[in-house]
Amino acid sequence: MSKIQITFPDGREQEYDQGITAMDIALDISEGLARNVLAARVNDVVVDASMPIQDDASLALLTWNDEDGKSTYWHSSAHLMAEALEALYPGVKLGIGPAIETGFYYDVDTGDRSISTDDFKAIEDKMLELARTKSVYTRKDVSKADAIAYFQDKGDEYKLELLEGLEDGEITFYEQGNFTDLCKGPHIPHTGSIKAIKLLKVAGAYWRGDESRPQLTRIYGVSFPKKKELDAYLELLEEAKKRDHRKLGAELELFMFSDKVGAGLPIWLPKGTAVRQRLEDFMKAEQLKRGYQPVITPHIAKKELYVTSGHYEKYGEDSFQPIQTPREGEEFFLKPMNCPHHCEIYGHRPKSYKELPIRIAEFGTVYRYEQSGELHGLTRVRGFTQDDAHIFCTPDQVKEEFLNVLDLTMHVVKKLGFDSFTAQISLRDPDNREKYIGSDENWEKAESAIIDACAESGMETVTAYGEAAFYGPKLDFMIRDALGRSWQLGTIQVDYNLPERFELEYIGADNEAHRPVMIHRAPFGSMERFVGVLIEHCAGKFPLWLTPEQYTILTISDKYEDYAKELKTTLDTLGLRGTIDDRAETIGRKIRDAEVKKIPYMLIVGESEAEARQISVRRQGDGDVGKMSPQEFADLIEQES
RNA sequence: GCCAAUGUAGCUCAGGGGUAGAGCACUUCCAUGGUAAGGAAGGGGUCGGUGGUUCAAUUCCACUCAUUGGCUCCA
Repeated sequence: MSKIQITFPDGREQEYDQGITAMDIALDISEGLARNVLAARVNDVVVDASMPIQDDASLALLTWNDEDGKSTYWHSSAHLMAEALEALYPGVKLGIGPAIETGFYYDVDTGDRSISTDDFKAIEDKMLELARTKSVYTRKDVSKADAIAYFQDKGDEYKLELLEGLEDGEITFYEQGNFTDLCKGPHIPHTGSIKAIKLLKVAGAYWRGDESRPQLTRIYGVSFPKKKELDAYLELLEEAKKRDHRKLGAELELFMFSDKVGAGLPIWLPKGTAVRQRLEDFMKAEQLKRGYQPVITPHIAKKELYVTSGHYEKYGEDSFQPIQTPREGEEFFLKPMNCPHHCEIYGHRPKSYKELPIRIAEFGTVYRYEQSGELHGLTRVRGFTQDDAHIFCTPDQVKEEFLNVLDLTMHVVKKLGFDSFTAQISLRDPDNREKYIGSDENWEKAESAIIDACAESGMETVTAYGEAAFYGPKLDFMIRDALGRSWQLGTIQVDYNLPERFELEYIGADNEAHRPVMIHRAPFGSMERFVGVLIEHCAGKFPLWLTPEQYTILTISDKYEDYAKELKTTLDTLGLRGTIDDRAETIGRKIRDAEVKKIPYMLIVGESEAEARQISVRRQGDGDVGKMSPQEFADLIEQES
C-alpha cells in the first residue's frame, strides 16, 4: 500500500497509509482526541473526519474549540432537528438548515400546522432522544436523477428547487437515523456528541429571502456537547438582556422615543446628552490636535446637490421625500450624508497643493429613511449624528492620512475600553459592478490604497466583497463588546469618485489642476449607535470621565443638609460633578436608589462626617470604601478616571 | 417594506361585552434614620389611535400607529 505524508498544524509531519481517515489518525494519536474530533480540515477544506485522504495533505483535526468544528456541529444539529421535526410533524417540508454564528436554524414548511415556542420542549426532547441513539452521519453520492426521484417521492418541492441548481456528479446526501437530506456536508461523526439543546425562537422567513415566495417557519436553536456550556450560554443571553441599551436607556433616563415625534427618532434626555457631549468633546479635542477644522452645514440641501453626488440616483426613492418651498416649488432633501456639503466647502475657492491635506470635520446630523421593520433602539434609527470628517489630499498623501485616521480610531476605541476588534476591508462585489459609480481605475486605486495602508499598519483584517459603499471601498471596524458580541462602528472610506463628480481640484507644483482624493471617516460611526453599544458594553456603568453623575451625597437626616451643600460646593470647585439626595428617606433607601441608578460613588454624611469635615465613601457595586476628606475623594476619582 | 406577536397608570404586569386593578414610582403626613426598599394616607388611566358591530366596546371586527422577534435593506 502506498504511503502519504500528513502535515499537522504545528508543522510536524508523519507518514500514513493512503486512504487513511482523519478519525483514524486521531485514534492513532489518542482515544480522547478521537472522541472529540468533530471534523477535519484537509488542505484548508473542511471535510468529514471519516473521509479517506488519498494524497499528501495538511491536516487539522477540528474539535469544539475550532470555529469550523463548532459550525459543523451546529450544522449537524440542524439535521438532527429536521429529523425530530419529521418524526413529530409527518409531511413537513424542508428548506435549508445551516449553522449560523451561534447555533443553527432550519426553515420548514409545516403546511396548515403552525409551530410555536410551546412546541419547543417536545422537539428538544425528540432531538435528545434521537441524539442518544448515536446515529452515524453517513455521506452518500447520489445521481441527480436519483436525488430528484427521492424528493419527488417525498413531495418536497424546496429540495427539488435546490437540486435544479446543482450539477449531476456533485450531489450528495447525508443520512442519520431515519433522516436523509440533500447536503454537501461535512458533518460530525455521530449524533451522540449532541448533548444539550435549546430551541430559541421561531420566525417567518421567505423561501430564498424572496418576499414573493412562500413563507417558511424558521426555527432557531443552539446545541452544545456539555450541559454546562448550554447553561453558560443561556446565562450570557440573560446578561445581554439585562444590558440591553433600550432597557438601560429608559431606566437611567438617557434617551427616549415618542410616538408623536416619530419612530426611529431618538430624543436625548439630559443624562444621555451629558454622556454624548463628553464623547463629542473628547473627539473634538482629539481632532483639533490632529489638524481637523470644524465646520457646520445646514440640515437640508437642494436636490441638485445629491444629483451631483450620485446619492439621488442611488437612494432618492429610499430617502425621506423632498420638502418644497411654497412659492417656487424648489425641492430640498433632508441631508442623508455630510460629504456633498463638505465637497462644496472644499470647492468654494481654488486650492493649492500646499494647503493639502484639508481635514473638514463636523458632527453632522443626517436623516435616512430606514424601513420601519429595521428600527432598533439607538442602533438603527432614522436621524443620527455622525462624527464625520472628510480629508481632501493628494494621491501620494492618501496612505499617510489613512494611517493617521487608523491611529485616531484605535485611540478612541481603546479609550472607551473596547479592547478587541476586527477590521473588515469592504470591497466591491466583483459580480455586480453596475451597483457602483466611478471608473475601474479609480476603484482599483482606492482599493489598493486601503489594502496597502492596512498591510503597512500591521493590522489584521478580513476582506468582504460586496460590502463597499457605492462610491468607494471601506475599512469597517467591528468592535467586540464585553459580552463578545460584534458591532460595526467606525468606518474609513477612500474615495476617488466624489471629487470627480464635484470637479474638485487643486493646483499642483506643476501649475496644473489635479484631482484630490477624499477620505471619509467616522471613528464612532454615529453617536447614537456608539452610545447604544457603549451602554451595553459597560452595562450602564459609564467610566467616570463620561458618567453624568460621578457621585451623589446621601444625608443621614435633614440635620446634615447644610454640610451636604457645603460639601457639594467644595466638590464643584474640585471639578467633580454630582448631586445631593436630601429626601426624607432612610439611608438604606437612598443607597439602594443610588445603586440602582448606577451612580459610581455614594458620599454618606451624618454626624461623624460633619464633625470631622469628612465623607464616608461607598463605591457602587462594591460597598463601603471608608472615610476620607473631600480632597482625598477628588484624588481617588482623578486616579480612577 | 414583508410575516408574526404584543400594546391596560411613569414602570412591571393582572383582568375582561355592563366605562378597571396590584406592586413599584409619585404627592402629603408621621418617623430623624448609619451602608441595597421605615410606616400611613392620597392622587393618577378617554385600557395606543380611528372607524364598525352592539342597548352597551377597554374587551368582538376592520383599518392605523408603535414596539418586539425574524426576513429583506443599510450612503
